[in-house]
Amino acid sequence: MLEPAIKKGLRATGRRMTRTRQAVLALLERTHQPLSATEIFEQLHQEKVSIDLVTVYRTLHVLKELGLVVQLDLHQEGLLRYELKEGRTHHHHIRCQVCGRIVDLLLCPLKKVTKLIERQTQFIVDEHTLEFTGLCPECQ
Amino acid sequence: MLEPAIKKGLRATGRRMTRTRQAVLALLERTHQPLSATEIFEQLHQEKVSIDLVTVYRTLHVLKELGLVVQLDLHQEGLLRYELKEGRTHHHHIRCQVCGRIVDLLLCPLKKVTKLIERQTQFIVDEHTLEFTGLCPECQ
DNA sequence: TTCTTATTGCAAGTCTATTGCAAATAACAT
DNA sequence: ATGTTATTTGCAATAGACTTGCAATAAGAA
Ligand SMILES: [Mn+2]
Ligand SMILES: [Mn+2]
Ligand SMILES: [Zn+2]
Ligand SMILES: [Zn+2]
Repeated sequence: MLEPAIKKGLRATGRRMTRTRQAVLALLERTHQPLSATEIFEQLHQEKVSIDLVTVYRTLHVLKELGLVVQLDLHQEGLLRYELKEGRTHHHHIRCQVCGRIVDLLLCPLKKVTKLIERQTQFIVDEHTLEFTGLCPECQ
Repeated sequence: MLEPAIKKGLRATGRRMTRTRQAVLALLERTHQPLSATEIFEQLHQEKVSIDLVTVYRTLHVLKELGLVVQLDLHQEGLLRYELKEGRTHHHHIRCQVCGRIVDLLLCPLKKVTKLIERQTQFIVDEHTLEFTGLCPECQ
């Protein structure tokens, strides 16, 4: 239950905890896959929660601003996914090309590479994205 | 001038070398940045080359099928970019958040990591994407 | 030049995501 | 409780990347 902490974050920025925001958060909390706006919309609908797709988008936008979710832009999907930060640290993902399952990779091998790139390019590196696609054990 | 080789590839699949395909290829050849369909369309228009945006999309699709271009799906851009394979080997990119400049990173640090992931997840890894964003020397 | 077939341009459509605005509702003061 | 105000919501419209259907055009072979 991370609701109290979130409520605080909302209030601190003049925002309100609403039933729709609660519904989105609760779904993200109980789902162990990064979800897209459409998936959230459809899942909540199945659960008879009345919410508009636009509201899902706006809720995710707010949660991102508050730093409560991470936005994932997985390779070649053409949509954005979101997962709760809650507990998890920076990590990356692998997605099955057949069934679409997304699995956390609990590693980031890019610390040293980032330093190297900064030296070589003179860029100041801010973010990176790293994702893998392939075949999951069941789809091989 | 890679035109002869490309013409061969086109012919081998029952396709034709047309003035629009030549124009797109020539632009990709002389531009040292990955280009989006819209950018190609606008640049060619400025050069008084008559071409429809749809044709640009279709041309890029063909070039990708023939393995002549790489399609890049850079983080948070919401569009696809293309660069000629010609000469270049597998590599990654860094993009400046301010001016949008994209620079080649002539490295790929992921061979060992891929093996590790395959062992840990039981996936068969097929592809990966890796990109960096930051501030280029001029925009710092 | 003629013929066949791939290619093109135009219009329309798809899909994800965003924006304007009036109605609904949460938070707060009375 | 009741009213006041500001935020949030739903609906409709819109934006932007990309795709598809189809008739007109043009490439390449004969
Ligand atoms: Mn994750
Ligand atoms: Mn490149
Ligand atoms: Zn990382
Ligand atoms: Zn690589």
